[in-house]
Amino acid sequence: MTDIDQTGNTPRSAVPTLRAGKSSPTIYDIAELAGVNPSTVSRALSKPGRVSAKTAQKIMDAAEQLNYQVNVFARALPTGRTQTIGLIVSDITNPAFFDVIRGAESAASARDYTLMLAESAESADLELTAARRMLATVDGLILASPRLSDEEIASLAAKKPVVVINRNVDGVPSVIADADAGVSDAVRHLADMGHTEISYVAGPERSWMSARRWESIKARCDWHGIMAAVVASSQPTVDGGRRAAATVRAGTATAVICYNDLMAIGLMRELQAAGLEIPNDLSIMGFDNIFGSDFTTPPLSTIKSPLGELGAAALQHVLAALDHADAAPTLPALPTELVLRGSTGRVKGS
Amino acid sequence: MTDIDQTGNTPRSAVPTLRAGKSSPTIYDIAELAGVNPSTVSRALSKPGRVSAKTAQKIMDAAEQLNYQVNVFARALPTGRTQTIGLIVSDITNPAFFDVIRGAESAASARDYTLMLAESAESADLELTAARRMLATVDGLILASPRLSDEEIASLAAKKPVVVINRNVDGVPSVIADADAGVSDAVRHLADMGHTEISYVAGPERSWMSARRWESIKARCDWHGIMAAVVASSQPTVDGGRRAAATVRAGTATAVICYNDLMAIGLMRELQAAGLEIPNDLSIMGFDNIFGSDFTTPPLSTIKSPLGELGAAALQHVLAALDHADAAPTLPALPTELVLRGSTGRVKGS
DNA sequence: TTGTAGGCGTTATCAT
DNA sequence: ATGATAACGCCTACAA
Repeated sequence: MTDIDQTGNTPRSAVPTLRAGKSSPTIYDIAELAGVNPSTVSRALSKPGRVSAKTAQKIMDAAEQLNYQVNVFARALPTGRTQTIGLIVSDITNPAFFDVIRGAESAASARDYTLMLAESAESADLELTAARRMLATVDGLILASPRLSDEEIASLAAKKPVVVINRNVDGVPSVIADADAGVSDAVRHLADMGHTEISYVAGPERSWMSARRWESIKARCDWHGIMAAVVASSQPTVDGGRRAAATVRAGTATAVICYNDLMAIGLMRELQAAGLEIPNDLSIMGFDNIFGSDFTTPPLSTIKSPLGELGAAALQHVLAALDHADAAPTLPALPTELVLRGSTGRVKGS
Repeated sequence: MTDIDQTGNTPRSAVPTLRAGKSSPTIYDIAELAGVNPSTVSRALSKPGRVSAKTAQKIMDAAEQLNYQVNVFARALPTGRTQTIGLIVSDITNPAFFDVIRGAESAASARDYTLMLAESAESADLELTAARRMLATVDGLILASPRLSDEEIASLAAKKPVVVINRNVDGVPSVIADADAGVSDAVRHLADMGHTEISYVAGPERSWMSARRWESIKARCDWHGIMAAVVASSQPTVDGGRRAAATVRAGTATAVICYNDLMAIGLMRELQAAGLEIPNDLSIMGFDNIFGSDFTTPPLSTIKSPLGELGAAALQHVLAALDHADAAPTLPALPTELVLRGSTGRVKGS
């Protein structure tokens, strides 16, 4: 009935008895070597404590000896579990995701999970494809700044635990960076420097976070009696920032906050190329504090996001949802923080 | 004999008959709906052409209707294949890997494979762990600038197709960036600018590529009658570059080439902070042409690596090895290319 | 071309 | 505490 070959009596190498032809040892091999039933081996390996200490030891030894490794597919078949969490970022080229990835990855490793990464290159279609494909092999999914629609996200979340980073989707748990904290300091700083009119270079239209940041800025500016306007943009990239330069120059604002550092850098460089002096002619500020944001001249002032923490928190939440179906509903918003460098300064002639 | 429940007569929803309790449709459901045998469904789905066009159509329709999705675990169990390729990078924080990742990912997508990404944070131990874990679930593996020993890599390669990027390991296929092409132009440029003594800030000791780059530089310098020396370093990071500043200042070289852009940037910034003028007091050049290397002031001159192509080529080679066991042995070396920007210039007083 | 039957390695449900 | 046995969903000789 079992599928163990009857060749066991003539081991030919130093390796303990192994079924003919097969390469990897299975729990059957262990069972044979330890003189117990395969199901006992399974128990010993997966649920410690459900087997007597003595036989457990025998089994462990045998496993060790055979250099046994579980077959994750065979395990996944009955259980559906793979010890793997997926993470989809909208643009792997954006350094902001570095720390998110790192945070998630180390949180995963700490719990013996593997992180599976995919990117969607800022395309909602690709993102959906990647998400679907991942959902099939993964225990849970993290969507970082997704470009998907709320409905699409909800439908994914209906199948397996999903948590969203930096976006709010009804019924789906999310971890978000609290813009208010940093924005508050940022706008106060700008006010102190004499600015009375600022503009916000927005991110992608579908970006929840961009809207959120604008709200926060607008509210703060109102409070300080500063005029604030938003200028639309194309892509949340260096190039997108460059392209916003013309519009920004056309306006009368003396300070501009960009949706993210990438755009801020692009904007700054384009403006400088056109002869403007930063921050003398214009103050520029970004969001995130990405790698390279201090490479520029002047170095970029920015509102720093707790990227690594976001990634780690997201992963932990997925794991929590996996453990207790009753997921802790509310996640704490992680605070942003103003990082003052050289790209913001006193308004000209004040 | 089949495990189809006998409840099929009372479908209760709009969804076509589905076995009670079960969530995902299987080939059995499709078989029932299409009025054929499950094995026929399996064939129709996995090997087109082995089934009559008519029944194939019926099966496809049924699959569509049921919104069928293969269970990758069930498929992987008999076949061992997962349609997944692993990629391990030594440091996800290094923008040089961006394009490698992108290149590999798009090459994978093009062939309907999924890319699984892991990083080792510059640790050989973590890298080995990640590699082992991945090898269990992946059809093939790509190691980008691995920190592993040759033996470790060879042992991994013994189990599944492995290709290495930017490193040469005996018996393991690799794709490498040909330093010579760019170095040749770079050294000539430096010679033209009057430099007669340059130094090379090396990368990690275990780095094959660092040694390779140094060889290439040394050879080229000899040719031009330029003195060349290597200065050891700690980490191939911005910080590592910073720490090399003292040694560099102590020397007499008028130009320095760093193992990579990260180090070049760190070195440059540290030197500038100490009052040096780049390139007037010292010319600096990096390798790779990473994101942000043009953000600095002056923008960094560098020897650009074909990162995306490396990633894509590596992936294609893994796939090729999977297809025909007789892997094409020799991979073309992809050429590097000099990118001249502002950090290199005429030697002082010449 | 299509159906039959057994196996892939584990877990889970029974008994014992 | 341990053993027997049936899933899990798919693939693949082999037979028809």
